[in-house]
Amino acid sequence: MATSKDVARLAGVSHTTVSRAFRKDPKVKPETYERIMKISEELGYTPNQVASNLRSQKTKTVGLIISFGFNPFFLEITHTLETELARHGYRLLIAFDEDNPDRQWNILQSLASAQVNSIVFTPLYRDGNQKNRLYRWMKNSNIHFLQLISNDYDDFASFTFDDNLGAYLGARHLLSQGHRNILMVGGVNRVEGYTRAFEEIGCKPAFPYQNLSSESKEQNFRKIKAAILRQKPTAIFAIAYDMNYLAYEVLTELNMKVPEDISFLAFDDDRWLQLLRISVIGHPIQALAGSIVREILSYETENEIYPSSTSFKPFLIERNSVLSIQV
Amino acid sequence: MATSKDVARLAGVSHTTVSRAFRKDPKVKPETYERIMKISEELGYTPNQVASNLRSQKTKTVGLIISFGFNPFFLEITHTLETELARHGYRLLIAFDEDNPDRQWNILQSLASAQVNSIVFTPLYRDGNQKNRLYRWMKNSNIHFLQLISNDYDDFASFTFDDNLGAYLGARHLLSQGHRNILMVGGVNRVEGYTRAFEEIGCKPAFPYQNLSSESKEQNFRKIKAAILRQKPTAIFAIAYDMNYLAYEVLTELNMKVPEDISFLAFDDDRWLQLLRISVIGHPIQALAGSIVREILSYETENEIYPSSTSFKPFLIERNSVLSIQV
DNA sequence: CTGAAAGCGCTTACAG
DNA sequence: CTGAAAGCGCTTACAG
Repeated sequence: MATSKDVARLAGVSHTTVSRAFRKDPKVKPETYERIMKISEELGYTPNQVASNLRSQKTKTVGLIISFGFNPFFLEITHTLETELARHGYRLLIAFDEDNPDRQWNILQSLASAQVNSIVFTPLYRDGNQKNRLYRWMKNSNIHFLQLISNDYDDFASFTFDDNLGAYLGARHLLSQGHRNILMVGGVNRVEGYTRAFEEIGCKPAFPYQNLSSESKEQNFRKIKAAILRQKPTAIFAIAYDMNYLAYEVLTELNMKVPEDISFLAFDDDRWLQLLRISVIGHPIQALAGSIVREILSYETENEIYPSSTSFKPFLIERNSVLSIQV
Repeated sequence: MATSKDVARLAGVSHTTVSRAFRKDPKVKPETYERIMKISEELGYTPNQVASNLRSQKTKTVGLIISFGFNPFFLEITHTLETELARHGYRLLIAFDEDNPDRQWNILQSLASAQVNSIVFTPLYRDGNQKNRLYRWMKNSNIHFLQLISNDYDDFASFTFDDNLGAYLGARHLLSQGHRNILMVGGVNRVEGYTRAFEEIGCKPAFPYQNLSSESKEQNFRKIKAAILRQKPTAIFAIAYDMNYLAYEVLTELNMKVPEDISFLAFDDDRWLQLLRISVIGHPIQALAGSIVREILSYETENEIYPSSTSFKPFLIERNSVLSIQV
């Protein structure tokens, strides 16, 4: 591959000037600039970013760690992030940790040794020790960390959705349509908003919510099925992306039609939910991604960080899966 | 950040030895190795990969360019690719070109200047000139190129699915269930396989297929709708991922139930198709990704390339969306 | 507006 | 088993 010295020799300048030209240094005389560009074109010369990164001590690269690879939400985040970042000359390194703290730890080391500027990720740990170790490591590093869908650490920027608001909006919608016997599936940390909607109209959730976070898919399937048969709810509210599938699968097995036999409200929109006319609590994913990009870019210029936590508000998308019933 | 010299000083060795230790050079005495590792741990030292990359002239990084960002197929490819690559110490740079040749060209330059070892992508161009320019550029570069879902260039490895076989398998299935009046949507380059299935049983496709490649979503929607009303097919065969949505959307609008009112066979499996019990022509995505990884890794050792084209065979997944009807 | 020198943090022969 | 020297291809002061 051609180097800046090759270009310099043919252009009759020093490689310093070639370097300046490619960084669009205004001090380079226009005709010199043109000559350098022409020769570079002919030689197929492109500046070696690796060398540039080493010398300038910045890589213009951000690392993104994806914990839940099968959630289309992350595809959208990745897509938006990369597109926006690319417009500013940044690259995106991507890695999947399979929701495994050890794997995430390895990835973090790897990204650090790659000298990335920023890392966007959802911190994972098994216990307080691991949480502290991660904290000390982040503090000790000079990387800019951004928490995605998590705000475990106060000292680092965080970007989340207000899930309790989502649960509240969903419950309020179902209640307003006359539903009282609602089965909420998933969402341990979203109970507060859910309960609040009931309290507002002076009642209590008819049934305890289903805590389905830590179990296997099969167990969850059986629990949901049993709950439907036992409680005979008039509506199901899935409050997590995976729960959409699971709840829908149970309904299919029980041969229950939405919304004729039961109403259904989902969480996190996608194209099939749209086609199936299923109402959903949606999230402003683009806005969140945009906010992350701005934080990354502003860190570049400011360099002093005042960690902020940004929470985006979900919204209700009404379609045809929730029936209005007699109270 | 600590450097190898810091570690060397505290360990009482040269930075050369530190470098050797981290590359697990067996020549380093075990006790020296342990001392170096212990001190590195304390200092939080990790070798600077940027410097290492510059000196060793290899980056252990592969670039993946995604053209159709909204197709979940690419999420799966990305996921598998990254996971396998990471096990061998490789990193993944990802970029989206939005199916735009100019954007792809810029991304290629950017990946080249980042000195990636390999680039996995679907070559894009508007005309023969652009195709030739891309060819010359690839030939002139020392990057290892791998064509994804495309075999436009004979000189570079290609990884594709046998789409004509997919079309054949789908058509044969529908024919075997007694369907003759089939509406095929999408898939210009898949007509051969489709037609072959008809010829095998001595008939011709009842209606010309719908060529829907280049038009807008709205136009396609109208065309499919009109075709259904006009031809009154007993089955729809979507032969492209996007066409699944579009066809399903039309059926919803026409209030036609699958499979009672019309049979439906889709292309490219996903979780919702599974839940909706829709039969589909599936693709061995994992196998393709695995094959790409092996090609990348073997290039590392061999360095001489004999470009190969690998074609994976689709398969039929029977579910409940195709009705058996009287002939 | 341009150039010579130093150096980013490693790895690679070479020597012992 | 270990070290001193050179160099990967740039950018960054410094000098003019």
